[in-house]
Amino acid sequence: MITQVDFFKCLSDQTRLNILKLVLSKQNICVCELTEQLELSQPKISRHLALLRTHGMLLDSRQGQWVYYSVNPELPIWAINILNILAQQDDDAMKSLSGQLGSISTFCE
Amino acid sequence: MITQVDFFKCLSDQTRLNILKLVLSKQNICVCELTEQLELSQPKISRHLALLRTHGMLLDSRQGQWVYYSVNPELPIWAINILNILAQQDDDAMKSLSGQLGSISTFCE
DNA sequence: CATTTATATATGGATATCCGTATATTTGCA
DNA sequence: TGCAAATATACGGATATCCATATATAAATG
Repeated sequence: MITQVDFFKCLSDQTRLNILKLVLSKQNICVCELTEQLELSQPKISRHLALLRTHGMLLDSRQGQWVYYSVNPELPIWAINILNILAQQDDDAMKSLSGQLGSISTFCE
Repeated sequence: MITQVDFFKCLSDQTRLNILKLVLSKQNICVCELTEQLELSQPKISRHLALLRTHGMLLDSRQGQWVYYSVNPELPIWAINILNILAQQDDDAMKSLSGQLGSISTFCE
């Protein structure tokens, strides 16, 4: 069982936070898609994925040449709840952004 | 406004996590009480308090010789929500512990 | 003003974290 | 088998973090 301190250490790096948010939004995502979306080097992504995996945050499953990552559903409830807040927060940011763009385009008509 | 990464960095140290939980449970608490409860050196507590203060996590207010700390109510909602999960989680742990002790003492009668 | 109590900060060293680069491993396929 | 694509790991250096100790500051009090 991951400790709270280790859990927060996993979240306290921008790359890992971005990885987690992408995994949360896509449920299941392969390494190559993460490197593309985040525009980071493959070793950098892999190194952070390894850390998240060894701490029990993510599960990996190989399918042919690809390795897919997903959130470990056996994380403690408080951890799942915190991850959900992050996912939700990101959703809200998206909506707020598209809302702004919408009002701008309305304004320009 | 604190970034998510900086917020999680604040939480990713056992001493700061313990400080935050005490502040959450007592609403308002002075430095000397923190050093007593956590049994840590005064400079160590002060250093971590300074970090939490400069990141906007805690507010301080001096009353005579004492300085009291409290959670900054202007933290973003996602941050407040996460802190509440931590406070709640700690409450649950307390209840669960006293529950166990209760059953043990019943068993011993 | 001198002293005591509460709190904050500075300094230097030990350890941890992060990164780029190079290399290893695994799979699919000719 | 040999090669290419996807992924993982090893290595060395730069930077960040944490701590103990010493010292500074602020308020209360005699």
